[in-house]
Amino acid sequence: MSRTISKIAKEIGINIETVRFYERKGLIKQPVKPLQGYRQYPTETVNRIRFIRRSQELGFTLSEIEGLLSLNDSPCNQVEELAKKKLVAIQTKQADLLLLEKALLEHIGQCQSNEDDTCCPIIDSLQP
Amino acid sequence: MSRTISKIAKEIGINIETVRFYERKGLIKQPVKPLQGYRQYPTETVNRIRFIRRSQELGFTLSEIEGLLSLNDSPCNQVEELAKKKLVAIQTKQADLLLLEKALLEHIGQCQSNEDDTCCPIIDSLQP
DNA sequence: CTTGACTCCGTACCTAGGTACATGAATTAC
DNA sequence: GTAATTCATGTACCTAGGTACGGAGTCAAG
Repeated sequence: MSRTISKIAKEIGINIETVRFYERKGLIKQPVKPLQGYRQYPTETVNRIRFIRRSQELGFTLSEIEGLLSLNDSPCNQVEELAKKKLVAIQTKQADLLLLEKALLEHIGQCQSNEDDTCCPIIDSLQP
Repeated sequence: MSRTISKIAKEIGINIETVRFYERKGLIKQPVKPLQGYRQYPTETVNRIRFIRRSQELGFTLSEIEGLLSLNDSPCNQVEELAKKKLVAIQTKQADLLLLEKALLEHIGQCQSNEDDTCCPIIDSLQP
């Protein structure tokens, strides 16, 4: 017996119930299981779940991630438009993170050279 | 009368209740209000809320944002360590977004040149 | 000085994303 | 072959982040 639900949950570092939850949501498909037996997970599913988790950390919701996953699942010609939209969203996030990084770096720089109470305005970094 | 709660909510494009919610959470401070009167919001609060919203889009939770805001509020010398931690988190996100961007670009490129059903493996882009 | 719109506050309710059982069946360990 | 694990399924519950609502107070226009 190999690759049961608890094995992959441990491997990925998430709860068993979360795997089942993703299955219910349709983010991963229920793996073939020998009639009346336990689920057997292919490596593909493990990678898919890892992708879901990292995407979440990047600020995507599960339904947005569903969109990203569909890019992977469907033939190219059906999803070019969606891919372009996602690209724009991702580039916007990158730009904002860059601004925030810059503000933090300035902050740290000033911290090291100043003895007084002045501060860099982090908030201003993301103003429109 | 100017800058009441509904004015700034509309200005920012969020619900009045959300402003009050942030106040309860301590993310913004209750503005001085003439005893028995309505809240009057300074521009500072508006900027602060805008920062909160954009940070959320970047994938930070409210309590992480609280941390970022404290960088802005406290004197430098108290928060250098925190700033460095945030910096690392932000740089990790940037790197991941870059990988995702690259995968999307490849995907789009392949879409335009291929007639068949082949796909770029988006999922692989974020694998460890 | 009344009427209508806005605000205050407290509390209840809602959605997303999980997490935790309880029950019964399948598997593995001995 | 029987005990101890692990799994399947369904349902209940939980936290974060809001959103809605009811009743009372406030403001400002006519």
